[in-house]
Amino acid sequence: MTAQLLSASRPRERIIETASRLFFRQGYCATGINQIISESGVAKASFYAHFPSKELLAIAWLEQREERWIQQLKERIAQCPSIDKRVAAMYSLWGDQIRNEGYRGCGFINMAGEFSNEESPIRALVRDHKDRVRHIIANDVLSEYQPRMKPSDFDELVNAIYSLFDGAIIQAQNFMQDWPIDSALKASLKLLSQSLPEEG
Amino acid sequence: MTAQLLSASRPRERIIETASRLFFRQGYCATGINQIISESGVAKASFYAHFPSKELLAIAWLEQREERWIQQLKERIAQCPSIDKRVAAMYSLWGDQIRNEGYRGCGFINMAGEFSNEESPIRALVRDHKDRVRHIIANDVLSEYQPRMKPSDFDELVNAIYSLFDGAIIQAQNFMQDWPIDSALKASLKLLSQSLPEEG
DNA sequence: CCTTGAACAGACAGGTCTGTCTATATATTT
DNA sequence: AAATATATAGACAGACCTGTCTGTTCAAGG
Repeated sequence: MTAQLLSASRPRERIIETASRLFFRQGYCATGINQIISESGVAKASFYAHFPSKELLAIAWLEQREERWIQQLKERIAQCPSIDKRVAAMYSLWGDQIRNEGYRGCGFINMAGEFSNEESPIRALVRDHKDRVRHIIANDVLSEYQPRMKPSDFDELVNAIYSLFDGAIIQAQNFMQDWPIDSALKASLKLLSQSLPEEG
Repeated sequence: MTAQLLSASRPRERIIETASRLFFRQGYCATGINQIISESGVAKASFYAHFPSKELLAIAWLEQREERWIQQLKERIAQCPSIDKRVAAMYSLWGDQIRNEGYRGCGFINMAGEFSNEESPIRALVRDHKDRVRHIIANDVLSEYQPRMKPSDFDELVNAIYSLFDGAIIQAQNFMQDWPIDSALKASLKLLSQSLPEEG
């Protein structure tokens, strides 16, 4: 049983692992506290001892997901010598993830959709995440193009690649297929190839 | 009062108008039947006489939204003589819409996020919608490029522009700003400009 | 041995949800 | 005028939700 496997770790970890799976697969609203505690094999009192509310659990989950995802992304691109390879690595990371996770798309975007109040801490967290990814694209993936381009052109290039990336995630989720990822990668490389005035 | 204004039309229309506003602004789960009937000034029995369930109301709403959106898109692009202008019209339609509707993104994508079951009729509706938009891009917006390009290249171009489009919507929603739309339009035109072997 | 802390089980309160039902009013048609 | 269709108001059932509370078990440390 799942509970058997999970019982090795401590309650707080079991709760987050279960919540991660359920929030991501079913959505936040559709997942109740009762299901979380029953599937993580934890008493209700223990749950509320660790997380004062369902929303704070969601925040803890997103923070953990954020940390792990950013770390994986940085690891993968750090091993790539060229811009093209780093862009490809970014897409392949996402391709691997979406296949493993059953084409459920981006956990942050999905959560943002369920929290319509833009002042909500969840929404702030999602904005921070997306900003951080954008900065990684600009500073770690495309960095060496920055001094060789007009600043506004560089910004547009970053925006374009980032929109392609998010759009591909949405469409892969929608159609439950991989081709949007591949297409977006190809388009990104095409945009890159015509971004420098002197072609090298 | 809103109910005053709405009372001009018949109950079924009042219900759909209200549901459209509430589902879109608050989300499907977060909107209850009781709020819908009270804000549309309709008795509960009347509601269930017109719509057997909440989900069927959502489907009726999405179908109406689909029809109106596709019609608007076709109208706008029909008036444009060149490819570039048609692509720009597509983005400007969305820009107008997102500003009017308060940066709540795409109603279809948002709904798909709340229905995790891929077999759900809602999910099927969203897939159909996205497919239809993709066909319009291929057959009405970029049509005259089709015979002048290698079929696989043409497909990739359509995919790329479509991913840019969806990504821009997501990011405009996330940041509640317009610049992702502008950036995606610029990138789309850039991709177009290098898609023909002989440049005209 | 005994105390303390952390986990357990599960009843409970108070609220919300969807959907059904009864009963009344109004408007149109025959 | 009578009959029929369609609207109204709102109580109600039954399920589910979050979060609180009581009480039990168990293991580690003084």
